[in-house]
Amino acid sequence: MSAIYDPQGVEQAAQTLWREAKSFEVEESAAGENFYCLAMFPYPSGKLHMGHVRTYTLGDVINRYQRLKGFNVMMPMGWDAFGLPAENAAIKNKVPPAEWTRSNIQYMKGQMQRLGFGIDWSRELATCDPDYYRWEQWFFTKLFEKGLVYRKSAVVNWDPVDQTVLANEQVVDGKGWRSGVPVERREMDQWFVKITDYADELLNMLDELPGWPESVKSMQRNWIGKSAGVDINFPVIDGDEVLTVYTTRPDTLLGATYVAVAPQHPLAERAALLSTEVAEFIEACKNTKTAEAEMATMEKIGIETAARVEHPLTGEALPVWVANFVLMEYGSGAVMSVPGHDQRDWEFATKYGLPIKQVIEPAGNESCDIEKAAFTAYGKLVNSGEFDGQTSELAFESIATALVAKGRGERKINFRLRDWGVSRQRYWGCPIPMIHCDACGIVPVPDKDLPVVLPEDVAFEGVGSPLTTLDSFLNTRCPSCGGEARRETDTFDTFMESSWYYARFASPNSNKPMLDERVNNWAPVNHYVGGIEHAILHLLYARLYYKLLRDAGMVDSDEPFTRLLMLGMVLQNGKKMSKSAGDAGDPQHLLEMYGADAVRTAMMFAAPPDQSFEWNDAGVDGQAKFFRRLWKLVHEHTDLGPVVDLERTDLTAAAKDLRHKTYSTLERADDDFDRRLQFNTVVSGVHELVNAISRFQATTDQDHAVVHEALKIAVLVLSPIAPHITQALWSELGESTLLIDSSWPEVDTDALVRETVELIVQVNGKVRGRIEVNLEADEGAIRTMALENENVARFIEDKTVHKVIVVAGKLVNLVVR
RNA sequence: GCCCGGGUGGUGAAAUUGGUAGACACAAGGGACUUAAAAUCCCUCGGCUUUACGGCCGUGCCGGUUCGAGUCCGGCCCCGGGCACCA
Repeated sequence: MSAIYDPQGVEQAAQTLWREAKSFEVEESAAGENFYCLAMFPYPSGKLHMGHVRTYTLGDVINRYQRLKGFNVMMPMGWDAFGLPAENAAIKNKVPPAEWTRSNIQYMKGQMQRLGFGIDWSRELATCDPDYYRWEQWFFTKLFEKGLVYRKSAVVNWDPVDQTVLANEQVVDGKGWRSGVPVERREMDQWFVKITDYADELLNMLDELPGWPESVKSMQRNWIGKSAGVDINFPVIDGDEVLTVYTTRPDTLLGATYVAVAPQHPLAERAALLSTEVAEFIEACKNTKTAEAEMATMEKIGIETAARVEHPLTGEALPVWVANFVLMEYGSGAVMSVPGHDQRDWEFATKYGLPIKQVIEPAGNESCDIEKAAFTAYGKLVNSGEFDGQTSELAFESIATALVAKGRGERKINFRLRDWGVSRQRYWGCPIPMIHCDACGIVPVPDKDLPVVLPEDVAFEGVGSPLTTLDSFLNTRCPSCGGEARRETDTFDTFMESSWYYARFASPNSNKPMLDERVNNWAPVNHYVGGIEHAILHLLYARLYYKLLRDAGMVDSDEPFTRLLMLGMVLQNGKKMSKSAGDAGDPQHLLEMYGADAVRTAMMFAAPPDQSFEWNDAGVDGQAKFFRRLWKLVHEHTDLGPVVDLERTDLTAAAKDLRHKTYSTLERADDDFDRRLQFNTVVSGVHELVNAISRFQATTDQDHAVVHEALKIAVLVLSPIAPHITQALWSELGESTLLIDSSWPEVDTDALVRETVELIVQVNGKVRGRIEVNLEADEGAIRTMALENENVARFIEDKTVHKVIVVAGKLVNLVVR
């Protein structure tokens, strides 16, 4: 074989070997336990970017490592093919979304193949294929039958010029990104999935996911936001309705000085009929985005109405305000305001000159000045009549009890989690399989008529969805009465498709049912890899969907992803790469110049997986240099001819040192690959080992045998990260089977045994010297040696040693005064 | 604003359970080889200080716990991700 490293030739040769051996086309029941390794499938945005390279290289490293560990690993790939960027590209380039998407898939697939990922392409799917989405439609009709989906009104960002609903990212400074006119909040009837029915299970099962990062579980817990509180009724004075508010702080009830309702609340709408100012205020509130971040940071404004409600305990009349920060779709659309003990209410009351009443005082000696800020902590009740002197905790109970007794309230468990809105008023998505009939109402499309195919040969102009005007799609017959009817023109949120694709991979091409029994050979996914930006929404919806599949009898476990690796972002100018800004960082030129192994290794070496970092091309050159050195080193070794068997008892000290380095590298890499999931240190470990081999002066046959052993282990350890060059070197080292079909070597524990160990000697915690001690040396001997050290002696003369701390194998600390 | 992360040399980072801060690389500078360049190899590389041995300081900022803190605790600053229609 050539003495010059040629990445293009080496990589093509290795890929040919894998293709001919069908190395990655997994068999259902091959030898070894099944292991499902999955990296989040990409949106086909055009070209791969460095974020993709990172995600799929990490997935492939796990894939190849677990294969060496003896598992029958499946790593499939597919395309999250519906979505907004295809519509934007269609407007910009006059290319139909379907055509644009399919050509992107083809290009990106070629790039993935060039990168040498060990993917089972026989299971490939694209979510825009009717064979895929028909089952999503079918399942939705089943959920409809079970009462798990329903319609309700929800607000959207409406662009009055483009006559289109805008995504939050399409609203810039309150204006439509293309039209430039202010967007309006508009209510529309939409489809929802009842994720709240599963809120408790989604919360509780997080405790049974030890393979998930704590940070992600914590984010999901906070998102679900289970809280215990009280629904309190405030009867409207001179009216027959009752305003119900939810609070987690009933202990502050006596401090409520007003109530606030959402601008869309019926009470607000009624007030608008009586006052033009209220009507104008409500109109003005329509000009805010629907995003929560917007709601939280915008200026809090409100207007008083003529309505009054009765305080449920004191009977006092409280004013009703309309406020822009109260959400109609969250809770009952009304809140009680306690300015003394809630900072937002305090600011609002201060702004409008509303009374601020202190009803909680600090229980300890904290300071509290209600004039300057709200006191939001728990404490002791004051100005609360019969409840005075109780702690907040006790008052929570006693006030709740009093309200329940008077029929003025109910204890309630509340969730922050809202039902999942799955309707999108867009063209490039999966059609929602429902039919609107004037006579029968809403009727699901029957099984025999599925799939409802999305017409692909349409003109897409960016004003409204073509589905709403395309007669051939729109007009149909009612499955129930046979009369004229219209199809639903909304399509699904693309999180629908990504909520079950992992299950479909395990049951490819199943025609009936949606998933067959093969799914349980693989699901749940053993190791799921993806970006931290998916920590809440995608993972929560996928968890929900898996439970829905379970309850429909299709999968036999509770959670879809056993172990989760959340990757930090690959940043571009300090920010996440975005589809809308045009993904940058195409690896193509690097692949052509340095090859896949150098790109993969540089990416793994750059940072540990969970860390975000800014990609820099410069590292690739360094890895290419390292591969040239390794290539030369192996060939210089093999040029010396066959090696003899290793005689472990007959080695020089230097040879023993090299064997120690070899096996400590192996042991550490094993831990890094499996438990720690930190691959940058695997690369640096191999660098160190290769440096040690280079420095080693091999003279005897035994020395050559030790080098051979070290090179083989270096090649094996590096192989999940740089699979092509290691395959070539593996065969150069005389191995006839494919490296990918080999197995992870055992650690020779004898090689790790050391007779002496270096300890550092500290005086008052500062390093002052080093001593070489026998492994069996006792504390007394170590102490004597430490005190005898020349530099150490300088720091302890004319002082008394008060204490000696010996940490085995590490250090001695002499505490002197 | 709220929730979750992060901040260590010129740069990417390492330090796994509280025990040698800066491994391994990149960049830079110096040298060898060469007619020259590329490639390759060798040396230096946190700051200050010392003829040298060595010493002092140093992990975003302030304070605490400890024999010992990059690591633990309290408070702050800055950066990133998410916030329900980007995926």
